[in-house]
Amino acid sequence: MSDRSAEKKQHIIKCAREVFAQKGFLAVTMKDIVEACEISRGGLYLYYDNTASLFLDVLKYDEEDAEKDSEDISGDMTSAELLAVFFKEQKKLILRKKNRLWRAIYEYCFDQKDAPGENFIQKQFDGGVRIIETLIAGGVADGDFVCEDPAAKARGMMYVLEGMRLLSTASAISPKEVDREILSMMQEIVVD
Amino acid sequence: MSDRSAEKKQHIIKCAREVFAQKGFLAVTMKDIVEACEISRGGLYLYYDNTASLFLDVLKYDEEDAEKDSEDISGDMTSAELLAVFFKEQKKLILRKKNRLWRAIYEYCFDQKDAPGENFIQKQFDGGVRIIETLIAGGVADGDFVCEDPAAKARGMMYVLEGMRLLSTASAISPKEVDREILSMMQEIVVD
Amino acid sequence: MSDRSAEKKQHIIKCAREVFAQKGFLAVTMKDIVEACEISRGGLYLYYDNTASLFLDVLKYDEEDAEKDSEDISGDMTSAELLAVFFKEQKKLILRKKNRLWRAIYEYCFDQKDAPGENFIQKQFDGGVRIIETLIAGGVADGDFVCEDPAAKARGMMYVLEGMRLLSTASAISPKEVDREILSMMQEIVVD
Amino acid sequence: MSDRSAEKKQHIIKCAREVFAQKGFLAVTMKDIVEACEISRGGLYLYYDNTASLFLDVLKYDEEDAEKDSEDISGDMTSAELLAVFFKEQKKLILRKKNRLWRAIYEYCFDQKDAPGENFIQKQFDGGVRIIETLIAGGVADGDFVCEDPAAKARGMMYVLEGMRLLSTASAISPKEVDREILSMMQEIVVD
DNA sequence: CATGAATGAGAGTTCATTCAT
DNA sequence: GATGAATGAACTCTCATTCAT
Repeated sequence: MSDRSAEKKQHIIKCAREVFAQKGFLAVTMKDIVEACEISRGGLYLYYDNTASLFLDVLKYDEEDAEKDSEDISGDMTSAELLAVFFKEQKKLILRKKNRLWRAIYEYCFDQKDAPGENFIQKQFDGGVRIIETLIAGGVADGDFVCEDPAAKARGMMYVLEGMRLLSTASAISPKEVDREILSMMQEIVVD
Repeated sequence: MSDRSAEKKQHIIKCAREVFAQKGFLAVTMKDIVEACEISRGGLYLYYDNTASLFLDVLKYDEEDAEKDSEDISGDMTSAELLAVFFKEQKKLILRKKNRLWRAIYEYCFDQKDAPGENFIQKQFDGGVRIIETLIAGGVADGDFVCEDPAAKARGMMYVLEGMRLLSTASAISPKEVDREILSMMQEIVVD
Repeated sequence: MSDRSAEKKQHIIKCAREVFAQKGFLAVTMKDIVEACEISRGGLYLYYDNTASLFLDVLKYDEEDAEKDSEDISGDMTSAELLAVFFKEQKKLILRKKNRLWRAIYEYCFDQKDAPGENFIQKQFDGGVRIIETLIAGGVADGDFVCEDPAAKARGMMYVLEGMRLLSTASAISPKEVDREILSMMQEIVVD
Repeated sequence: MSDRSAEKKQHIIKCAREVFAQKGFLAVTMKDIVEACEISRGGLYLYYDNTASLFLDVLKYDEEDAEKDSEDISGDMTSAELLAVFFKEQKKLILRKKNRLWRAIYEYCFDQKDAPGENFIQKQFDGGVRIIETLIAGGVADGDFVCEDPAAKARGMMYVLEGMRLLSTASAISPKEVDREILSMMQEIVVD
């Protein structure tokens, strides 16, 4: 792919992201994308055959962004501190109103459920579990946390986060509510 | 509405339910319903103007069914036993593969988010919280449970259940996994 | 036809008149009529098979009404006075905004142009010509009017009236404008 | 708009004109147009959203045509001669059987009566009045005509023409009849 | 007679997708 | 590569008309 091509793709992805954030996945048509990108109808088809393949690229581009954001996390924090940071980040994602893709992601996954081990939500969930598990284990080693089964605990926590994310997407949830749940989860493992 | 009319409505609701269970909410067209019910194109419009109003009736009919099912719960069980029954029921709902409406419900709520305090998912969530809270409080009174803040606990549990429901809808979840989470939630409140 | 039947027909005609006055002829559906009459769908078909046959009856009923109205004209007026009354009546019909059927009549006649010598507009026109012609002739005999060819004059006057009626139906016309034309027509024949 | 596009539009307008001439305005469907143009269903919507906007273009195209036709009028004729030519032209328009748009124009204007000062019939009428008025005034100056109030006379004449046009559209009118009226109008102003 | 549920034809409209330029 | 006109399939919705009750 030439540079020009890659640039154009970036442009499409960026505009399409807005559309998906606004309308979810299922209701978005190729026409919507074309209009948002201000490119030609045929032009879009040179890069993407359907909304699904485009949406996958939107997700990829979003992940890259997220990684860049989280790079500044590193440093010399303790596991306990890192877990707090992780929760704070999740809280932000859960409460974000504008430009969030959750609705689209849900709709996409419902639609592509049969896909081969490539389920985005599952991956996201597993990734979260792994991070939390590692941090809890680290905290236990540091003497900050007490937890018999970090893996099980991590799963439970991720379910809570997913539940809140869903409620936020389908209805609404207050920052206070999220804080309460996070606090409650922390208290369950932290050494008094 | 005459008996005849009500019967027909029941028929439409029943057939439509299948369609929604299979295709979700957004992808379902009036044509799909017409074909599933084997009625005429115009005939459906006699009863429902759009998929949304029909879907609302499907949900209502589903709730009535659920109430009938849960009537046989009553009896002389303790709160602790009742909570176990509640979780078992939830497990069944979470794991059900066929004929479940979750996907459709999610898609419907995403689409109608602005609706006036009539959010189905929120109502479902609040209802669950109320039940759990009551049962925990009862269990505490019976000396079966220990819990400082039953309301907060109930919310946390419902988030876990919602999280599992979502994972099950968008990806998959094993009975063992559900059992583990339920067991873990019970252990947190049960007196050793 | 039984009395009851005739009564019902009257009811349908009366309601249908409103509909035609408001929507013209072509845009009116059998459904519109049914709703306006608050009778059953099938019920209407017992009396009228289509909007055209119903409209014909509306016109007939309207004519009967008009005749009743004009009965009180009689008396001991001169032809010149009667012509003035006729013009005044026409003026009222031309300027009437509510409940007038002109639009519907035009649309109906356009649609049924091929009909066999039953053209409503033509009949109306011819009727008007006959009246004016008679009155002019009478006026000439009385020495009030001067006119070489009353028939030709009458036709010319009816064209003016038709032209004003059309303008009023398709656009708008002011009472002053109508007065001016009527005055001008009178002056052409009146003895100075 | 590209040349190609303009050409296609011309083609649509031309075919649509036939349809409107034949069926009037209200009874014409987008489907009728599609079939007459032999283009695709969606293709028509690329150019026109509804029959009304298309009809407006048909009228515009017709006016342009009319202007071309009347260009050869110019020259060194007297006002009196020009008025005769104008009446002859009107006679032709009134008597034309095929491809005339009057019915469609009437139906369109009835339907769009509320439109903002853009009434086609009114404009047509006012235009005619202006022409006649100018020509009468010119004729008076030349000593060919006698007329105290050319403006009033012009209005009266246009009403006669409109009346004849309506009769011709809704019923029928003979060339002799039109000639008689025109002659009669001329005699009223011509110097003996 | 009267009802109104039911049917099915047909109009309107939108889009995914193709293809000549 | 890029464009955007063109196509045709699919869906929504409305009504005239029928018919069992």
